[in-house]
Amino acid sequence: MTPPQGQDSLAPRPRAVYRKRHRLTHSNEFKAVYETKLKKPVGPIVVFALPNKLDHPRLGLSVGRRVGGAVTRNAVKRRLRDAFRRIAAKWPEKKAGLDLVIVVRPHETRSPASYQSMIESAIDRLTKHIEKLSDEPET
RNA sequence: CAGGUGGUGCGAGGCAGCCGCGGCCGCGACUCGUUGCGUCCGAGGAAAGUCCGAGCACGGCAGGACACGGUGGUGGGUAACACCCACCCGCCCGAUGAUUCGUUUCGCGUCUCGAGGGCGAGGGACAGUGCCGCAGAAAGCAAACCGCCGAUGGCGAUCCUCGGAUCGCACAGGUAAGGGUGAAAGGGUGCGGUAAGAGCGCACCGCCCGGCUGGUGACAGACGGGGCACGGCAAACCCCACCGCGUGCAAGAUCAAGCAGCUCUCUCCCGCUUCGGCGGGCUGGCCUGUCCGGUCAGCGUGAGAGCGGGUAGAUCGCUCGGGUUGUUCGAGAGGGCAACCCGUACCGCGUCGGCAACGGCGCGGGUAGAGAAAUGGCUGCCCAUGCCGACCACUCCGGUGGGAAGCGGGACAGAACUCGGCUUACCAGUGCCGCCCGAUAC
RNA sequence: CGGGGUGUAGCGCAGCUUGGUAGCGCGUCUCGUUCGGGACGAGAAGGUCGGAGGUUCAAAUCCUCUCACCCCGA
Repeated sequence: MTPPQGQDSLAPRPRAVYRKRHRLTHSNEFKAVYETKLKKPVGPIVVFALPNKLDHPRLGLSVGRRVGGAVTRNAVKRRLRDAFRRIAAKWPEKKAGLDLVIVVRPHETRSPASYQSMIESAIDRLTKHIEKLSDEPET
């Protein structure tokens, strides 16, 4: 019973937003993602993933000091968040959410579009991997 | 107008559109802490390094002394400072052209048709200790290696009027001028003086002492006296004066899952049972010095209640303060909202005091607050600038000036409790003001 | 965010306290030994002491600034 017409009429499909509920905010959440040991390196980034029970994905970022100064690190994080925001907007309703942690290695800052394609390919491959894992025990 | 110089401001270049982010407030929704909409606000001069000084918080603390750390010319500014201003002193560079800026060769050009500029953690070395490598004879107390002298004394020779004279030696002794070593060798230069020399004497300079004058003072000036003794290092220990409790917002305050602990209640190990109990085992305490015996307490599981401390986590600290009126909630204390007013850090302007730093007064403006951590992304146009340059103009045919489209492209850098300084990075670029010099016009 | 430490030869470290000569091990090079290699023996080269400035006659050492790296505290 979703809220009244308000939401439907104003936003037929979820807007491309990135709020607090889309973030990983505690170290135990980060730890859980790391400990599944499901990771895919794509270029200068490494994506860790863990299925969550929500209807949307969540994102955590780890950008070490080796990447650059505060300005550079913030720029990288902003671009990655922007890419993630666009991916989350296209997230299929039926699909289960994923907790992602993206670790950034030192590199020249790229454009948001290239970050987006990197993350998408990582998610694609991780999803297939997860499906394979969940099928195996049953069959 | 051009150049130079000092100060100051802006600075993710500007505008628009779309998609977004953090916060306050309002309105609304529901699964009641998340969402939707709207107004407004949203990085810097260094936010950086964390090198000083404060506020603030917790802990400590009668007072004093010691220890430890810091500061160090004088006066002023300041809440305070190691900061700032003015002055004093010392040193260095500079008409053989400094200082500033530019640069490709560091040459040169520029300010410059020219004259000042820079640096200094700068108390005390007769309070004491220590160090001064190598070299050098000698490194802190005066001494003497090569030297110089040998007046005086000594020895020898010659002469002799037997008193002595002359010459030689360098034994005693005198000396520190010259050489040499060194960062530094016990005032410097000159003249006199002497056996040779020496502040031994004198002149000037330096040094020390004394009072005088000027100055708030550091200090300066002239005067008189003293022949001069007193080397350097205190960013070596140290002495003197002054200052300083320790730790830092991850400080700290409030609430508080879970786990563990403690208390209480019930359940409760094995065997028998008439369900009241009885017996048994183990551990510990007491009756005992020991044994036997007696007595008391506990044992293992689960459930519930309570307690204090307190982890995860949350909230506050945290981002101007206060008042009046109205309204509303409330029994009240008090709270919410709206309007208005006052004040505040800070900024600008004016004015007064001051050489200045700065301070007083008046007017106007005026406050980002996250928490795995907000100010961004894309597109288009414009602008500064670099490259390439179709083409145009001039031409002494060597070139010079302009320039469409295209490509590149806009410094250093991100608040994390808050201020005052310092340092470092960039100071890409520009705007404004003062001053200096020059040219032209009036 | 706060606190602390380390930069010295190609590598790992002494020397800094109390200032004057930069040293040790491994490695490198040359020679010897061996049929050859290793091991062994002899000898040699190699250091702007992270950078800049200051104090001092003299700085790896003392002082100030700065750069890089590492560790600790939640």
